[in-house]
Amino acid sequence: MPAALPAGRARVERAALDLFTVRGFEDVTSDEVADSAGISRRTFFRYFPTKADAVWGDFAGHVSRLEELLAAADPASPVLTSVCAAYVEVNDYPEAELPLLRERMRLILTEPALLAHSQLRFAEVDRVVARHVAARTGTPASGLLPRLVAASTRAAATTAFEAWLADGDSSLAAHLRLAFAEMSGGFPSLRG
Amino acid sequence: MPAALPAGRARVERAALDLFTVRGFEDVTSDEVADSAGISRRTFFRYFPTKADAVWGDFAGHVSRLEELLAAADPASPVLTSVCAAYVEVNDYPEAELPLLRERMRLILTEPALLAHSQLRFAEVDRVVARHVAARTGTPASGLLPRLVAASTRAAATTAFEAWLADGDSSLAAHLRLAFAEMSGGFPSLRG
DNA sequence: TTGCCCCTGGCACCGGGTGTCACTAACGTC
DNA sequence: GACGTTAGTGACACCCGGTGCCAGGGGCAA
Repeated sequence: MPAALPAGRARVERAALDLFTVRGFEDVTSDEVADSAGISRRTFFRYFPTKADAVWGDFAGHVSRLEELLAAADPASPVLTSVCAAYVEVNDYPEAELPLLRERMRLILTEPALLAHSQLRFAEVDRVVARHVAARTGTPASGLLPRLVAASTRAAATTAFEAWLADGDSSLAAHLRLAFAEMSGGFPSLRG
Repeated sequence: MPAALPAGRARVERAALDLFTVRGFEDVTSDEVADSAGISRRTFFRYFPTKADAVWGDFAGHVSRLEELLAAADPASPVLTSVCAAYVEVNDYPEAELPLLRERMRLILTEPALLAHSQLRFAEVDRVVARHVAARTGTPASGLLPRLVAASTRAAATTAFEAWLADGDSSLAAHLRLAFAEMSGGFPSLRG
């Protein structure tokens, strides 16, 4: 059989993203994604542990970069500031990748099954952030404060992403900064 | 057939909770839960749209009560304060129900499949909170601020629940108040 | 060529979830 | 008391996501 171009993970991701975007995540079977990518269903599930994971690209690398940014953060600046800055920096994508990012995030945040699954992937981020805060404050990572900072900043970041998807004009960084500023400042614009 | 006591939804919930607690959510099949509750698998899925939903009890009622509390909140006090107060009040369970609540929440927050599913149920809460904030600020509920308040307070509440589960000593209300105070005050204890 | 290893596909299986149908108990009506 | 209606239940068949297992096949070293 003529092998129809070397498949490769990236090829499968594109096929999945396209199909999910056009017809919705639930209404596309893993069989269809596999067919469309020219591989078998069995092989699809060797590339990705889950149908949902086909949407996330190199998220593990994303988390790793965040971890490095945190490790390299200036110990003099406040922890919360470091975390927010790292979030902004790790999400500073080159212009060319923005359409792809939009596609991914739109799926993740609007398709119920993917939104549910996202909790598991985002939990990886939370653990990284919580560990950093714990290290900086000299408290256990399982304590309230590290977890709280992780959960709150992640909530702000997710909300910023939603706003960015709905907006289209302003940059992602602008939305992130605004969300972080509101939250870490105790929601100043609510004291009206 | 002798019908073995009128089954009823509550009976099934107990059976599910017990089995999941003892053997883990993933390692118990819906068949086993149904058998243990004296009903058929098909009937189980008429009580609950999902295996995961068997853990949540009357969560819809919980959300409704939160909504009512928000609607009845003093318009003079700051929005954020109202939201946090409503969260605390809606989670003011009578002593006798605390063991059950612990069981539920421990499962939801530690079992990966249930944690993922929780995103969908908690999103109902977010919508209620966001609508309230939107109404109070005269902005659209899809704007950044209402969503941000909803996501942040929910993150704080979830973290408080985790701490409460791990702690065992202090009351749930105490954990909630602490988490809300930290977050809405801009994490004062990080400015050390 | 031989042997090895890795990638792949096929197959059978499990478990969650759903549509459909048949049965039965409960109820009101004539 | 016979009747039709309705709601709840269970059995069955089916779809789909995910996995274990085994059989091929291509590349590569000896």
